[in-house]
Amino acid sequence: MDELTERQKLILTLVVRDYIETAQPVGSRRILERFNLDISSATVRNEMMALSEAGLLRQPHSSAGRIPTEDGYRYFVTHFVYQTDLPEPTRHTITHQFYQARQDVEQWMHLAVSILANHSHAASLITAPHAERASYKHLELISTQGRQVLMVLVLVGGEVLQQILTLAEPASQEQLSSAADRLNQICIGRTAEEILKSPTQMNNLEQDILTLLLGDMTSGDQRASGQMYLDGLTNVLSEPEFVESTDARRTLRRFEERSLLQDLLARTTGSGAVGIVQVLIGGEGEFEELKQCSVVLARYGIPGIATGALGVFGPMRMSYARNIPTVRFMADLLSGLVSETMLGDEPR
Amino acid sequence: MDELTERQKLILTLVVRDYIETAQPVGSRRILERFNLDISSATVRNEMMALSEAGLLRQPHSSAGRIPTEDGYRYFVTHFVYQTDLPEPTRHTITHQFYQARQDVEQWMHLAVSILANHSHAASLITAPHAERASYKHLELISTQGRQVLMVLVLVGGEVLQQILTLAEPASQEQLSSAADRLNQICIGRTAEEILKSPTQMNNLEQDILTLLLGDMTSGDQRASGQMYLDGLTNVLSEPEFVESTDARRTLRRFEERSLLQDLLARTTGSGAVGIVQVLIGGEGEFEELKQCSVVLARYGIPGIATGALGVFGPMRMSYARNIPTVRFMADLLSGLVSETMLGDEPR
DNA sequence: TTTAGCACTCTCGTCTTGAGAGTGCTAAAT
DNA sequence: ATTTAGCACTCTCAAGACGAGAGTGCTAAA
Repeated sequence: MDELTERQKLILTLVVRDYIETAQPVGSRRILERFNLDISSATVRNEMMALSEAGLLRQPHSSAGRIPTEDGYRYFVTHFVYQTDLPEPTRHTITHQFYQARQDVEQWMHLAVSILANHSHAASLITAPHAERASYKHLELISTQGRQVLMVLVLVGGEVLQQILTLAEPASQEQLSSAADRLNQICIGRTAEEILKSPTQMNNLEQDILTLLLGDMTSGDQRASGQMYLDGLTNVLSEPEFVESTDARRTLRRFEERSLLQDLLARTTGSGAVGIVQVLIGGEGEFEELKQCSVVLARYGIPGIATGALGVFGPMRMSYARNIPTVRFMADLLSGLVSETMLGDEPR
Repeated sequence: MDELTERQKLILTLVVRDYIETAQPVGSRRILERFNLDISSATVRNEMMALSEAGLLRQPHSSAGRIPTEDGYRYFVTHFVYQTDLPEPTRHTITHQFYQARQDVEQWMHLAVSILANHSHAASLITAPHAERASYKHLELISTQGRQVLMVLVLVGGEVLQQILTLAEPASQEQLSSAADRLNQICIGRTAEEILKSPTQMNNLEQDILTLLLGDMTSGDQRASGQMYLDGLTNVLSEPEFVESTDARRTLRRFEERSLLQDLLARTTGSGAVGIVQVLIGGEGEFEELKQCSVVLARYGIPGIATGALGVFGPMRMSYARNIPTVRFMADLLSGLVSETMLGDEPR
């Protein structure tokens, strides 16, 4: 695969870069003009032909300029842009924006997803950090006078779970409060497994609530995503490959429904590695809906403690050179945030 | 204004109905065919001319069919569809969908906004119910070992506020816990004003936290919206008036940013009336961005206790006959939800 | 190995043209 | 006094014609 000459590599990158910017097929002449090379257009044409035969470029029709194939993008990404870093001014801008408002995780996520959308000019998505083995901190039970009870469970590290539950038989606020007190004494500081291992005498009400509570504490691992935040759908919408295309719009719909995201983010869970940026070009055969699209994904957080995922979605013709470092940088930023709030590290 | 003959009213409704369905200018002949009236096309033309002079219809160009003007839509809405109710099967479907999963407010909102989007074929938005004068229930302070502290405040009624705060000087978890205990004793069951009126002796730490806490309890009234939920952007995207139009896309962007929503929902706060459906056609002069669009809005909840807002956004050519009753019905449904959880009423 | 030259192909914008839909008006019919 | 038939007129829209332009592949010379 790596039998490309230096000049072929150069021309490949130039074609990819130009096409990413203009969305127009790139001709041999155009390249000379834009990057004023001192070779002739015929030479470029010959090299282009070689690259076409290697499957890295193709022509929309027989006498048009070249556009990259999926493999072309892949080559470009792995050989040229993957290791690049974000320029310092950009890092500074993002950091500045990011540390503007810090109130709660919710708002932080909103901010992060919006920053990511703006810098990538694509649709961005983030899942809230999810504690992997969280331990119990405090329980609050709030009666609503019927059999409906609001349960608020606070975990160490600050995650808050809420659930409305219906009791088998009505209970007064006093009963609920004493049950909560009891459970708070028994469970405090323990993980779900630890609580399970040390059986304790308790009444029906307490037992019922404990069951639900433990369910909540562990079920988070199943869905593998706290909350899903989504922004910048309209960015990708203004890309030429998305106007006027019906199936592109269907893809967008699947995105908005979050069902595609689930599958996508599941991929990042598998590898488990935090801070590694994955690039999915054209769905890679796995995702029919993403044929024309690309996704840049990463996991953030502290493995084994609390992690989340983030990513960027756009046309295959997205700016990898900008988006890969951006995703990486945001992942680092969010990892820092997690370690501050979970471990109490000082901000840098 | 009401000097329209019965036949003119009929023809107006038929034009509006047909245009809403087809997005094509409606000709005199087309109306005869579709609704087989037993009058001639010339008669229809005469009536159409009268309606054009009354400012209810207009022609895109001199020899085309008619389309409704903003006033035309307004007449149609106020005279014909405003009082209609949702057909029973639809109500049943929605109710069924709505009561499928009930876990916490968060999920309920997600479900509601998605149902609304699907039934309206438009973009839908809902704000979480916000307690208007909430009283204190429980405070939890979680140290992260630095000067950063996570504050979790639970209000009566079940609203949960989270905030990360930075202390002037470091405090241990023990200090934080005792501060929280103290504040819990002092504040429990009281509203922000009541707490303010009864000054109590307390140390610096407690005083600082109390200030922040009271700020949180009252600031909710300012922004007038708990959380904002948005869905169905892609619905309005597939409408013909939105493909290929740049300023339509800009409007959509403003929508995604939630800034337009703020202004829009502020309108519903003013009137305060719960369950009244408001229809905003073409921005009504107030909203430049909504020139081609319409919005159907309502407030839900229990006035003086807890309320939220919901609405639907789409092209001016949206199906009012479906969306107005749908918004009304969803408002009722959500009001019921609020009264269940806040007042403890049994579900219907 | 590179480059100049050339014939060839394909797209795209512009222009023309004709069909079709719809109107407004006038005069006849009810 | 309405309603309707008839008609001339206007405007859009789809289809075809056509030339400019961009880009290619190939061959032969440098």
